[in-house]
Amino acid sequence: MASGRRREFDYELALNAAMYVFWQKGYSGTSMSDLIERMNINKPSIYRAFGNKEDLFIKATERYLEIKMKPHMALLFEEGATLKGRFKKHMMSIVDMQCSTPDAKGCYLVLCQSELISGGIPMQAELLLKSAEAIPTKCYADIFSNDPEAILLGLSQNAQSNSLCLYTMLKGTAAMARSGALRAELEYSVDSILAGIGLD
Amino acid sequence: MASGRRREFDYELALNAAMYVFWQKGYSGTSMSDLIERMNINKPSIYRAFGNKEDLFIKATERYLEIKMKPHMALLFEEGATLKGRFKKHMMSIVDMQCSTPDAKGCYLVLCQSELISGGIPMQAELLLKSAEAIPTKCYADIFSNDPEAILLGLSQNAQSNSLCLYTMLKGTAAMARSGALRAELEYSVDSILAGIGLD
DNA sequence: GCCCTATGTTACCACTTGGTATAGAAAATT
DNA sequence: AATTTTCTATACCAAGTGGTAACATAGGGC
Repeated sequence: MASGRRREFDYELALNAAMYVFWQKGYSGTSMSDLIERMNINKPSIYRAFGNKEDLFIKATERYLEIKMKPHMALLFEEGATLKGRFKKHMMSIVDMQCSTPDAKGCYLVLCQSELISGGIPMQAELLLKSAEAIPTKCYADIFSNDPEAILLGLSQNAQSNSLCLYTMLKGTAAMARSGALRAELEYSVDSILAGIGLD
Repeated sequence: MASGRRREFDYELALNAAMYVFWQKGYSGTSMSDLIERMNINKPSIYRAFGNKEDLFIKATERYLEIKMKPHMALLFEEGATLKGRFKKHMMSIVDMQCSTPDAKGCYLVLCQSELISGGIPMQAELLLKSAEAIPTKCYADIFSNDPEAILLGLSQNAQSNSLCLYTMLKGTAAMARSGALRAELEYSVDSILAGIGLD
Protein backbone atom coordinates (compact mmCIF):
# COMPACT_ATOMS: atom_id res chain seq x y z
CA MET A 1 0.00 0.00 0.00
CA ALA A 2 1.46 3.31 -1.14
CA SER A 3 1.43 5.89 1.66
CA GLY A 4 2.01 9.06 -0.33
CA ARG A 5 3.91 12.26 0.21
CA ARG A 6 4.44 13.35 3.80
CA ARG A 7 3.16 16.72 5.00
CA GLU A 8 5.78 19.38 5.39
CA PHE A 9 4.28 21.16 8.39
CA ASP A 10 3.99 19.96 11.98
CA TYR A 11 0.38 19.07 12.73
CA GLU A 12 0.65 19.68 16.46
CA LEU A 13 2.45 23.00 16.07
CA ALA A 14 -0.09 24.17 13.51
CA LEU A 15 -2.99 23.23 15.78
CA ASN A 16 -1.37 25.12 18.65
CA ALA A 17 -1.05 28.17 16.43
CA ALA A 18 -4.73 27.92 15.51
CA MET A 19 -5.61 27.65 19.20
CA TYR A 20 -3.83 30.91 19.96
CA VAL A 21 -5.56 32.69 17.10
CA PHE A 22 -9.01 31.61 18.31
CA TRP A 23 -7.94 32.52 21.84
CA GLN A 24 -7.13 36.03 20.67
CA LYS A 25 -9.97 36.64 18.24
CA GLY A 26 -12.76 34.21 19.03
CA TYR A 27 -14.50 32.04 16.46
CA SER A 28 -16.28 34.62 14.32
CA GLY A 29 -13.49 37.14 14.69
CA THR A 30 -10.96 34.72 13.25
CA SER A 31 -10.73 34.56 9.46
CA MET A 32 -9.13 31.88 7.38
CA SER A 33 -6.56 34.49 6.37
CA ASP A 34 -5.64 34.91 10.04
CA LEU A 35 -5.21 31.17 10.37
CA ILE A 36 -3.20 30.84 7.17
CA GLU A 37 -0.84 33.55 8.36
CA ARG A 38 -0.34 32.28 11.91
CA MET A 39 -0.32 28.56 11.11
CA ASN A 40 1.98 29.25 8.17
CA ILE A 41 0.23 26.78 5.91
CA ASN A 42 -1.74 27.55 2.79
CA LYS A 43 -5.47 27.16 2.74
CA PRO A 44 -6.07 23.81 1.02
CA SER A 45 -3.55 22.17 3.34
CA ILE A 46 -5.49 23.42 6.34
CA TYR A 47 -8.75 22.10 4.96
CA ARG A 48 -7.20 18.73 4.14
CA ALA A 49 -5.57 18.29 7.54
CA PHE A 50 -8.18 19.81 9.85
CA GLY A 51 -11.45 20.03 7.91
CA ASN A 52 -13.39 23.28 7.69
CA LYS A 53 -13.27 26.22 10.08
CA GLU A 54 -15.68 24.63 12.54
CA ASP A 55 -13.76 21.35 12.63
CA LEU A 56 -10.53 23.22 13.22
CA PHE A 57 -12.13 25.28 15.96
CA ILE A 58 -13.39 22.15 17.71
CA LYS A 59 -9.95 20.56 17.56
CA ALA A 60 -8.36 23.77 18.85
CA THR A 61 -10.89 24.00 21.67
CA GLU A 62 -10.33 20.39 22.69
CA ARG A 63 -6.61 21.09 22.69
CA TYR A 64 -7.12 24.12 24.93
CA LEU A 65 -9.14 22.02 27.36
CA GLU A 66 -6.48 19.36 27.37
CA ILE A 67 -3.25 21.32 27.65
CA LYS A 68 -4.45 24.55 29.25
CA MET A 69 -7.38 23.76 31.53
CA LYS A 70 -6.66 20.23 32.69
CA PRO A 71 -3.37 21.04 34.47
CA HIS A 72 -5.13 23.59 36.67
CA MET A 73 -7.72 21.05 37.76
CA ALA A 74 -5.08 18.67 39.08
CA LEU A 75 -4.00 21.30 41.61
CA LEU A 76 -7.35 20.87 43.37
CA PHE A 77 -6.45 17.33 44.36
CA GLU A 78 -2.87 17.68 45.55
CA GLU A 79 -2.10 15.75 48.69
CA GLY A 80 -0.95 17.43 51.90
CA ALA A 81 -2.40 20.84 51.28
CA THR A 82 -5.30 22.55 52.98
CA LEU A 83 -8.56 23.08 51.10
CA LYS A 84 -7.91 26.79 50.94
CA GLY A 85 -4.36 26.24 49.81
CA ARG A 86 -5.49 24.00 46.98
CA PHE A 87 -8.14 26.42 45.77
CA LYS A 88 -5.74 29.34 46.03
CA LYS A 89 -3.13 27.52 44.00
CA HIS A 90 -5.72 26.41 41.46
CA MET A 91 -7.18 29.85 40.98
CA MET A 92 -3.87 31.69 40.87
CA SER A 93 -2.57 29.17 38.37
CA ILE A 94 -5.49 30.12 36.14
CA VAL A 95 -5.01 33.83 36.74
CA ASP A 96 -1.35 33.42 35.88
CA MET A 97 -2.25 31.94 32.54
CA GLN A 98 -4.90 34.58 31.87
CA CYS A 99 -2.36 37.34 32.39
CA SER A 100 0.74 35.89 30.85
CA THR A 101 -0.18 34.65 27.38
CA PRO A 102 0.77 37.50 25.04
CA ASP A 103 -1.84 38.56 22.49
CA ALA A 104 -4.20 35.93 23.88
CA LYS A 105 -5.02 37.32 27.29
CA GLY A 106 -7.98 36.13 29.32
CA CYS A 107 -9.70 32.80 28.82
CA TYR A 108 -10.33 31.09 25.49
CA LEU A 109 -13.59 29.67 26.76
CA VAL A 110 -14.94 32.89 28.27
CA LEU A 111 -14.27 34.70 25.01
CA CYS A 112 -15.90 32.10 22.80
CA GLN A 113 -18.80 31.41 25.14
CA SER A 114 -19.61 35.10 24.95
CA GLU A 115 -20.00 34.65 21.20
CA LEU A 116 -22.74 32.06 21.58
CA ILE A 117 -25.49 34.60 22.16
CA SER A 118 -24.17 36.67 19.27
CA GLY A 119 -25.04 33.89 16.86
CA GLY A 120 -22.86 32.54 14.09
CA ILE A 121 -21.33 29.69 16.11
CA PRO A 122 -22.03 26.29 14.50
CA MET A 123 -24.02 23.72 16.44
CA GLN A 124 -21.29 21.24 17.36
CA ALA A 125 -18.93 23.98 18.50
CA GLU A 126 -21.73 25.43 20.61
CA LEU A 127 -22.34 22.11 22.32
CA LEU A 128 -18.64 21.71 23.09
CA LEU A 129 -18.37 25.21 24.55
CA LYS A 130 -21.43 24.65 26.71
CA SER A 131 -20.24 21.29 27.97
CA ALA A 132 -16.84 22.76 28.81
CA GLU A 133 -18.50 25.26 31.10
CA ALA A 134 -19.99 22.51 33.22
CA ILE A 135 -16.64 20.86 34.05
CA PRO A 136 -15.16 23.24 36.66
CA THR A 137 -18.46 24.12 38.34
CA LYS A 138 -19.26 20.45 38.75
CA CYS A 139 -15.77 19.81 40.08
CA TYR A 140 -15.89 22.64 42.62
CA ALA A 141 -19.36 21.60 43.79
CA ASP A 142 -18.24 18.01 44.30
CA ILE A 143 -15.33 19.13 46.42
CA PHE A 144 -17.46 21.47 48.52
CA SER A 145 -19.98 18.66 49.02
CA ASN A 146 -17.61 15.85 49.90
CA ASP A 147 -14.29 17.15 51.16
CA PRO A 148 -14.09 16.64 54.94
CA GLU A 149 -12.54 20.05 55.48
CA ALA A 150 -15.28 21.68 53.42
CA ILE A 151 -17.96 19.93 55.43
CA LEU A 152 -16.28 21.02 58.66
CA LEU A 153 -16.27 24.64 57.48
CA GLY A 154 -19.94 24.41 56.54
CA LEU A 155 -19.18 24.94 52.85
CA SER A 156 -21.16 21.85 51.90
CA GLN A 157 -24.35 23.66 52.85
CA ASN A 158 -24.03 25.93 49.83
CA ALA A 159 -21.83 23.76 47.66
CA GLN A 160 -23.52 24.80 44.43
CA SER A 161 -23.50 28.52 45.23
CA ASN A 162 -19.93 28.50 46.48
CA SER A 163 -18.87 26.72 43.31
CA LEU A 164 -20.64 29.24 41.07
CA CYS A 165 -19.15 32.04 43.10
CA LEU A 166 -15.54 31.01 42.51
CA TYR A 167 -16.26 30.33 38.86
CA THR A 168 -17.82 33.77 38.48
CA MET A 169 -14.75 35.40 39.97
CA LEU A 170 -12.50 33.51 37.56
CA LYS A 171 -14.57 34.77 34.65
CA GLY A 172 -14.08 38.24 36.09
CA THR A 173 -10.32 37.87 36.31
CA ALA A 174 -10.36 36.59 32.72
CA ALA A 175 -12.11 39.74 31.55
CA MET A 176 -9.78 41.91 33.61
CA ALA A 177 -6.71 40.11 32.30
CA ARG A 178 -7.93 40.62 28.76
CA SER A 179 -8.03 44.35 29.45
CA GLY A 180 -4.47 44.27 30.70
CA ALA A 181 -4.80 43.74 34.47
CA LEU A 182 -1.77 42.27 36.20
CA ARG A 183 -1.47 39.07 38.16
CA ALA A 184 -0.61 40.95 41.33
CA GLU A 185 -3.73 43.10 41.08
CA LEU A 186 -5.98 40.09 40.64
CA GLU A 187 -4.52 38.06 43.49
CA TYR A 188 -6.30 40.32 45.96
CA SER A 189 -9.61 39.47 44.29
CA VAL A 190 -8.93 35.76 44.56
CA ASP A 191 -8.05 36.09 48.23
CA SER A 192 -11.16 38.15 48.85
CA ILE A 193 -13.59 35.72 47.25
CA LEU A 194 -12.05 32.78 49.09
CA ALA A 195 -12.47 34.68 52.36
CA GLY A 196 -15.93 35.76 51.27
CA ILE A 197 -17.30 32.23 51.05
CA GLY A 198 -15.73 31.39 54.39
CA LEU A 199 -12.70 29.45 53.19
CA ASP A 200 -10.11 30.43 55.79
CA MET B 1 -33.84 78.94 4.04
CA ALA B 2 -35.51 75.73 2.91
CA SER B 3 -35.12 72.93 5.46
CA GLY B 4 -36.04 69.98 3.29
CA ARG B 5 -37.85 66.72 3.76
CA ARG B 6 -38.08 65.41 7.32
CA ARG B 7 -36.70 61.98 8.21
CA GLU B 8 -39.31 59.28 8.51
CA PHE B 9 -37.66 57.29 11.27
CA ASP B 10 -37.17 58.19 14.95
CA TYR B 11 -33.50 59.02 15.53
CA GLU B 12 -33.53 58.08 19.22
CA LEU B 13 -35.36 54.81 18.64
CA ALA B 14 -32.99 53.88 15.85
CA LEU B 15 -29.94 54.62 17.99
CA ASN B 16 -31.37 52.51 20.79
CA ALA B 17 -31.83 49.66 18.36
CA ALA B 18 -28.22 50.00 17.22
CA MET B 19 -27.10 49.96 20.85
CA TYR B 20 -28.83 46.64 21.45
CA VAL B 21 -27.29 45.12 18.32
CA PHE B 22 -23.77 46.10 19.41
CA TRP B 23 -24.62 44.89 22.92
CA GLN B 24 -25.50 41.49 21.50
CA LYS B 25 -22.81 41.10 18.85
CA GLY B 26 -19.98 43.48 19.68
CA TYR B 27 -18.40 45.86 17.19
CA SER B 28 -16.75 43.48 14.72
CA GLY B 29 -19.53 40.92 15.05
CA THR B 30 -22.14 43.44 13.98
CA SER B 31 -22.61 43.91 10.25
CA MET B 32 -24.34 46.78 8.52
CA SER B 33 -26.98 44.24 7.45
CA ASP B 34 -27.67 43.51 11.12
CA LEU B 35 -28.07 47.20 11.80
CA ILE B 36 -30.29 47.79 8.77
CA GLU B 37 -32.57 44.98 9.86
CA ARG B 38 -32.84 45.93 13.53
CA MET B 39 -32.92 49.71 13.06
CA ASN B 40 -35.41 49.25 10.25
CA ILE B 41 -33.79 51.92 8.08
CA ASN B 42 -32.03 51.45 4.77
CA LYS B 43 -28.33 51.85 4.50
CA PRO B 44 -27.88 55.34 3.02
CA SER B 45 -30.20 56.76 5.68
CA ILE B 46 -28.05 55.27 8.42
CA TYR B 47 -24.89 56.73 6.92
CA ARG B 48 -26.52 60.14 6.50
CA ALA B 49 -27.89 60.27 10.04
CA PHE B 50 -25.13 58.56 12.02
CA GLY B 51 -22.00 58.55 9.88
CA ASN B 52 -20.07 55.33 9.27
CA LYS B 53 -20.02 52.19 11.41
CA GLU B 54 -17.46 53.59 13.84
CA ASP B 55 -19.39 56.85 14.32
CA LEU B 56 -22.58 54.92 14.96
CA PHE B 57 -20.79 52.64 17.42
CA ILE B 58 -19.43 55.60 19.35
CA LYS B 59 -22.89 57.18 19.55
CA ALA B 60 -24.39 53.87 20.66
CA THR B 61 -21.67 53.41 23.28
CA GLU B 62 -22.19 56.92 24.65
CA ARG B 63 -25.88 56.21 24.83
CA TYR B 64 -25.22 53.00 26.76
CA LEU B 65 -23.05 54.88 29.24
CA GLU B 66 -25.70 57.54 29.64
CA ILE B 67 -28.92 55.52 29.95
CA LYS B 68 -27.60 52.17 31.17
CA MET B 69 -24.52 52.78 33.33
CA LYS B 70 -25.16 56.20 34.85
CA PRO B 71 -28.34 55.21 36.76
CA HIS B 72 -26.45 52.48 38.61
CA MET B 73 -23.79 54.93 39.77
CA ALA B 74 -26.35 57.17 41.46
CA LEU B 75 -27.27 54.32 43.80
CA LEU B 76 -23.81 54.59 45.39
CA PHE B 77 -24.65 58.04 46.74
CA GLU B 78 -28.15 57.55 48.14
CA GLU B 79 -28.70 59.23 51.49
CA GLY B 80 -29.64 57.28 54.59
CA ALA B 81 -28.25 53.92 53.56
CA THR B 82 -25.26 52.05 54.91
CA LEU B 83 -22.13 51.71 52.79
CA LYS B 84 -22.79 48.02 52.37
CA GLY B 85 -26.43 48.69 51.51
CA ARG B 86 -25.46 51.15 48.81
CA PHE B 87 -22.89 48.84 47.24
CA LYS B 88 -25.27 45.89 47.40
CA LYS B 89 -28.00 47.89 45.69
CA HIS B 90 -25.58 49.23 43.10
CA MET B 91 -24.15 45.86 42.22
CA MET B 92 -27.46 44.03 42.16
CA SER B 93 -28.90 46.75 39.98
CA ILE B 94 -26.15 46.02 37.49
CA VAL B 95 -26.58 42.27 37.80
CA ASP B 96 -30.31 42.74 37.21
CA MET B 97 -29.60 44.52 33.97
CA GLN B 98 -27.00 41.95 32.92
CA CYS B 99 -29.52 39.15 33.34
CA SER B 100 -32.72 40.72 32.13
CA THR B 101 -32.02 42.27 28.72
CA PRO B 102 -33.12 39.63 26.20
CA ASP B 103 -30.65 38.81 23.41
CA ALA B 104 -28.20 41.33 24.89
CA LYS B 105 -27.18 39.62 28.10
CA GLY B 106 -24.11 40.65 30.02
CA CYS B 107 -22.41 44.01 29.72
CA TYR B 108 -21.99 46.00 26.52
CA LEU B 109 -18.64 47.32 27.69
CA VAL B 110 -17.21 43.99 28.83
CA LEU B 111 -18.10 42.48 25.47
CA CYS B 112 -16.60 45.26 23.40
CA GLN B 113 -13.56 45.75 25.60
CA SER B 114 -12.75 42.08 25.03
CA GLU B 115 -12.62 42.88 21.31
CA LEU B 116 -9.85 45.42 21.75
CA ILE B 117 -7.07 42.85 21.93
CA SER B 118 -8.57 41.04 18.94
CA GLY B 119 -7.86 44.04 16.76
CA GLY B 120 -10.21 45.61 14.25
CA ILE B 121 -11.60 48.26 16.60
CA PRO B 122 -11.02 51.80 15.26
CA MET B 123 -8.92 54.21 17.28
CA GLN B 124 -11.58 56.60 18.58
CA ALA B 125 -13.85 53.75 19.63
CA GLU B 126 -10.92 52.13 21.42
CA LEU B 127 -10.21 55.29 23.37
CA LEU B 128 -13.85 55.61 24.40
CA LEU B 129 -14.01 52.00 25.56
CA LYS B 130 -10.82 52.37 27.57
CA SER B 131 -11.93 55.60 29.20
CA ALA B 132 -15.28 54.04 30.14
CA GLU B 133 -13.47 51.37 32.09
CA ALA B 134 -11.85 53.93 34.35
CA ILE B 135 -15.13 55.47 35.54
CA PRO B 136 -16.44 52.86 38.00
CA THR B 137 -13.07 51.84 39.39
CA LYS B 138 -12.20 55.47 40.09
CA CYS B 139 -15.59 55.99 41.69
CA TYR B 140 -15.32 52.93 43.95
CA ALA B 141 -11.80 53.87 44.99
CA ASP B 142 -12.87 57.41 45.89
CA ILE B 143 -15.66 56.08 48.08
CA PHE B 144 -13.39 53.58 49.82
CA SER B 145 -10.85 56.33 50.41
CA ASN B 146 -13.15 59.05 51.68
CA ASP B 147 -16.40 57.63 53.04
CA PRO B 148 -16.34 57.81 56.86
CA GLU B 149 -17.86 54.37 57.20
CA ALA B 150 -15.27 52.92 54.81
CA ILE B 151 -12.46 54.51 56.83
CA LEU B 152 -13.94 53.11 60.04
CA LEU B 153 -14.03 49.62 58.54
CA GLY B 154 -10.44 49.95 57.38
CA LEU B 155 -11.42 49.73 53.72
CA SER B 156 -9.50 52.89 52.93
CA GLN B 157 -6.24 51.01 53.51
CA ASN B 158 -6.78 49.02 50.32
CA ALA B 159 -9.09 51.36 48.49
CA GLN B 160 -7.61 50.61 45.09
CA SER B 161 -7.59 46.84 45.56
CA ASN B 162 -11.08 46.75 47.01
CA SER B 163 -12.32 48.79 44.10
CA LEU B 164 -10.72 46.51 41.54
CA CYS B 165 -12.07 43.52 43.40
CA LEU B 166 -15.71 44.58 43.13
CA TYR B 167 -15.22 45.59 39.52
CA THR B 168 -13.70 42.21 38.73
CA MET B 169 -16.68 40.43 40.26
CA LEU B 170 -19.07 42.53 38.18
CA LYS B 171 -17.20 41.54 35.04
CA GLY B 172 -17.60 37.96 36.19
CA THR B 173 -21.34 38.30 36.67
CA ALA B 174 -21.52 39.90 33.23
CA ALA B 175 -19.85 36.87 31.68
CA MET B 176 -22.06 34.52 33.68
CA ALA B 177 -25.20 36.41 32.73
CA ARG B 178 -24.20 36.22 29.09
CA SER B 179 -24.07 32.45 29.43
CA GLY B 180 -27.55 32.39 30.91
CA ALA B 181 -26.97 32.59 34.68
CA LEU B 182 -29.89 33.90 36.71
CA ARG B 183 -30.04 36.92 38.97
CA ALA B 184 -30.74 34.76 42.00
CA GLU B 185 -27.64 32.64 41.38
CA LEU B 186 -25.40 35.68 41.06
CA GLU B 187 -26.67 37.45 44.17
CA TYR B 188 -24.74 34.98 46.29
CA SER B 189 -21.54 35.99 44.50
CA VAL B 190 -22.21 39.66 45.14
CA ASP B 191 -22.86 39.00 48.83
CA SER B 192 -19.72 36.89 49.07
CA ILE B 193 -17.38 39.46 47.55
CA LEU B 194 -18.80 42.23 49.74
CA ALA B 195 -18.18 40.05 52.77
CA GLY B 196 -14.78 39.08 51.39
CA ILE B 197 -13.43 42.60 51.39
CA GLY B 198 -14.80 43.14 54.88
CA LEU B 199 -17.86 45.18 54.06
CA ASP B 200 -20.31 43.99 56.72
C1' DG C 1 12.17 1.58 -12.73
C1' DC C 2 6.79 2.39 -12.17
C1' DC C 3 2.37 3.41 -9.88
C1' DC C 4 -0.38 5.17 -6.27
C1' DT C 5 -1.38 8.15 -2.76
C1' DA C 6 -1.08 12.34 -0.41
C1' DT C 7 0.94 16.88 -0.44
C1' DG C 8 1.70 22.05 -1.70
C1' DT C 9 0.39 25.78 -4.95
C1' DT C 10 -2.26 28.60 -7.89
C1' DA C 11 -6.33 30.07 -9.28
C1' DC C 12 -10.92 30.45 -8.80
C1' DC C 13 -16.00 30.36 -6.89
C1' DA C 14 -20.35 32.53 -4.85
C1' DC C 15 -21.37 35.39 -1.13
C1' DT C 16 -20.95 39.05 2.30
C1' DT C 17 -18.47 43.03 3.99
C1' DG C 18 -18.39 48.39 4.65
C1' DG C 19 -19.40 52.23 1.89
C1' DT C 20 -21.42 55.28 -2.12
C1' DA C 21 -23.35 57.28 -6.58
C1' DT C 22 -27.50 58.24 -8.51
C1' DA C 23 -32.12 59.02 -9.07
C1' DG C 24 -36.77 59.80 -7.38
C1' DA C 25 -39.96 61.45 -3.48
C1' DA C 26 -41.51 64.60 0.12
C1' DA C 27 -41.62 68.73 2.83
C1' DA C 28 -40.53 73.73 4.02
C1' DT C 29 -39.45 78.44 2.19
C1' DT C 30 -40.13 81.69 -1.29
C1' DA D 1 -47.01 76.95 -7.53
C1' DA D 2 -41.92 76.92 -8.01
C1' DT D 3 -37.75 76.06 -5.93
C1' DT D 4 -34.65 74.27 -2.80
C1' DT D 5 -33.19 71.06 0.39
C1' DT D 6 -33.15 66.87 2.55
C1' DC D 7 -34.86 62.52 2.63
C1' DT D 8 -35.50 57.32 0.85
C1' DA D 9 -34.47 53.62 -2.46
C1' DT D 10 -32.21 50.91 -5.97
C1' DA D 11 -28.19 49.74 -7.64
C1' DC D 12 -23.55 49.42 -7.52
C1' DC D 13 -18.40 49.14 -5.99
C1' DA D 14 -13.85 47.03 -4.40
C1' DA D 15 -12.26 44.07 -0.98
C1' DG D 16 -12.66 40.19 2.00
C1' DT D 17 -15.31 35.86 3.50
C1' DG D 18 -15.35 30.51 3.71
C1' DG D 19 -14.48 26.92 0.63
C1' DT D 20 -12.69 24.09 -3.84
C1' DA D 21 -11.08 22.46 -8.44
C1' DA D 22 -7.05 21.59 -10.92
C1' DC D 23 -2.44 20.53 -11.39
C1' DA D 24 2.28 19.94 -10.49
C1' DT D 25 5.19 17.57 -6.92
C1' DA D 26 7.08 14.35 -3.62
C1' DG D 27 7.61 10.02 -1.33
C1' DG D 28 6.71 4.80 -0.22
C1' DG D 29 5.56 -0.05 -1.94
C1' DC D 30 5.91 -3.15 -5.79
